[in-house]
Amino acid sequence: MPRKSVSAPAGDAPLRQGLLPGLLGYRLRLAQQAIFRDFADSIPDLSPGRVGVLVLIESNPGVTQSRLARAVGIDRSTLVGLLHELEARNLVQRRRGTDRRTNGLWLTAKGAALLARTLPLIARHEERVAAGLSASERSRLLALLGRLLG
Amino acid sequence: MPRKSVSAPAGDAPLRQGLLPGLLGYRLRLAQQAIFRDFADSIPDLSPGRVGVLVLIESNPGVTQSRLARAVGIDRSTLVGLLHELEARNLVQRRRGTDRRTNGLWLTAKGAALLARTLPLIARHEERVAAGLSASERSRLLALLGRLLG
DNA sequence: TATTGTTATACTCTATAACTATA
DNA sequence: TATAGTTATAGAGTATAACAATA
Repeated sequence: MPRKSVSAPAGDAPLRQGLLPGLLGYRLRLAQQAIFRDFADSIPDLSPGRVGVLVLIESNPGVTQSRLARAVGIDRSTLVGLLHELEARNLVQRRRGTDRRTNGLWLTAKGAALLARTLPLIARHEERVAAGLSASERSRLLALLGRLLG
Repeated sequence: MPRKSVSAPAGDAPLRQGLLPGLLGYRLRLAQQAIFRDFADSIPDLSPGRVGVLVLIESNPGVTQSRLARAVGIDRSTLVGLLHELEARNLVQRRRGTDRRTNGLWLTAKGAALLARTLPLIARHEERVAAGLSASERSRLLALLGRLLG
């Protein structure tokens, strides 16, 4: 009878995880990696961050860059390059605001169309992500996530 | 009485979030950003990814690089640079395996000591992250996260 | 032939500091 | 003085492709 190994399990056994499975940050990171991969594999042309920006512009036409940056949790300088790209792809338009330091942001017709085409793909992606959960488990997870680090 | 605006809310109102709050990936990303910031602010010298690597080596002494890379969900080429750094800091040691293509990985005394010193900081970080949740809500969240994307 | 570790390279996402134009 | 947008720059973290050593 083989004695119990003190070091690494054999090549096909899973690794011992130590305390990692009990850490929220670790579980969150693994889940997010898997979700991002599924997103990238199933949604062409737009990253998760870009979808967030387009959705917020659609829901808040004329929003300024600084407010949008705060809403998505990135620095305003980081948003500049992202908007350059979205404007170069003719998905978003910047218009000088009445406070002439600001730019208001609007979706172009092409941007709105791309977003509309993408939403069903996101819905299917979301179904795959939550495939193992019941509807009530899924809402419970959403609610719990919203209460982290108050 | 002010009529309801059709475009962006005023400068201090929160943005309308559209469908974003209902997307698991979006909520996960926001939660993880906040958690990473708290981690970086409260745990010196080690990033979340490095802690994961050190914990897995501690729990699986002699593990090979390829198996460790699979366990933490990164490419084995990505792990090489991380291990170069940890070895240069004298936290980890590589030893040629009996299968001479492989390196077995061990914590050095210094690596084990750093990890031991860091664990209480991680525990306090974890308490802050879950401060808004009861113990049973926290375990429920961990369990639900483990069931995403099969 | 297949696998392990490695290198070279590049890409994405992010922030900080300093600039300009406006307020 | 303060804020909005911008630029230059840098730093994480990551992957792909190709290679030598070994199985």
